Amino acid sequence: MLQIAQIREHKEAFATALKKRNIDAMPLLEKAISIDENRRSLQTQLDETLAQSNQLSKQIGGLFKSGKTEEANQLKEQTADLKTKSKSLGDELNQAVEELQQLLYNIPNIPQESVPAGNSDEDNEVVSQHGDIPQLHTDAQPHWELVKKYDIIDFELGNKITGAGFPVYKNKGARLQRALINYFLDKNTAAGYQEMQVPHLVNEASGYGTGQLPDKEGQMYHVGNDDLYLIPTAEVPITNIYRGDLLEEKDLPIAMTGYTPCFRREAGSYGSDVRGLNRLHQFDKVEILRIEHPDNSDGALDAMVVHVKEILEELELPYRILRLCGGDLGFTSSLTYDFEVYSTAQEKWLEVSSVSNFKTFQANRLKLRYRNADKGTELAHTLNGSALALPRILAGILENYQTEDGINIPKVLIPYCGFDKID
RNA sequence: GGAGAAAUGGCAGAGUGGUCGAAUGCACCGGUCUUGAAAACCGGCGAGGGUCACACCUCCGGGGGUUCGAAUCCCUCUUUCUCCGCCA
Repeated sequence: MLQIAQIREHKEAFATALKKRNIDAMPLLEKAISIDENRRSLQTQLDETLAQSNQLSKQIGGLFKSGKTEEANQLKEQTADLKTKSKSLGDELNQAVEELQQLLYNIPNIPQESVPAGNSDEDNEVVSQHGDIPQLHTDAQPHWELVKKYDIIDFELGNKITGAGFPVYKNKGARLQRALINYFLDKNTAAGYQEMQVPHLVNEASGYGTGQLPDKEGQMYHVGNDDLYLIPTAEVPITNIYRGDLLEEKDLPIAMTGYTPCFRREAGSYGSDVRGLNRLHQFDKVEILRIEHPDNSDGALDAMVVHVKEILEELELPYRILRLCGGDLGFTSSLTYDFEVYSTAQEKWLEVSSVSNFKTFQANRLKLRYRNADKGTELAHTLNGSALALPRILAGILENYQTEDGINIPKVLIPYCGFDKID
């Protein structure tokens, strides 16, 4: 959520920046400013009314104490007007606050300077590409065939137990998955990220904190009886650890990592994109998160990109890095780098990580602040990224490492797996 | 799931209708003293709104109510603790 004080000050600049998202935000921004002006005027009026009330109450108290009941009762009559007045001002104020809140909830984050213009994923900027795309043997297969052949992932079984998009990992497939999780967590903790195990269900306040609510309810599974949501990413519970906190400057940065399953309804998805492991309702992911001093968040984002690169290098997978264009940038992000692994048998790039700097956008919703050197409070910056998402990495490994007589295991994973080949 | 108790500032802990945004202690920050440190003493020390800055307003788990006036009384929700039951 953008800060209204900032909107007031940088209206033009914000509108210009938001054009990159292909939205004409000026009317929204101006509306926000006018609601806020009204809000402040109401606040002032209410304050004055309350001040009068308080004054009177004190007098009445004094009179009662000194036994002047008559006079006190007289004054009491005067309070009735003030009461109705403050009641109606209060209602109006709440309405204005609520209206402003709703409006602000619906304005996305300001893209950074470096975010390219564009409408869709086709306009994302390829920053760099790494690794060689392997030459596969002639009857190489996509991963959904391979997993059947080697009996390591069973989609049919998932259909039976739950429904489409909930695969069952079996045998060496399950073991490989577990190996990847451990490997990722080890890499992340070695880089200074504190490991966290967090709930997989979150309440509404947490959903608002990171920006999944109010608008993206449709993406999350909702448990009606208890009014909880299954997490679509570990970002939600882990970031919300610090919701409402006032940190000391010396506590920053805070770096955390966590493994969780992720649940996404993916309403409206269809076609070849959802084939096999490409898009699931439940998948595993290891996430890295940082809470940063505003001065350092840009550097922190770069460091996270380097960290994810290192993992992909060690896995020896061909990958590329994209800078998301304005049209493809997530609602809450100011700058996002996507990592894609080349899926050789499908001949397409699969997104395996998304690393973002949210600046103060989440922190403002979360009321996540730190005390700066001047003893003032300021919003912190939040960042997060996948390191990494499991299914598409798995797909990438299966497809890129396949040979005529089995699937090799990347060297770095062999100690975690306890085998070097799936055959 | 049943019965009871509780929720106050970073922590501990007073406060049961009226100058209480809140005693006191600890922690923390600044100063005096000291070669330096400790101790001692002095001062400061929650957040949000609002203002050029004051004034002023709001907040004692969340929400609602009673009252001229609520941290204090009532309702409700949430959470924690104790006991019982159940249980990985």
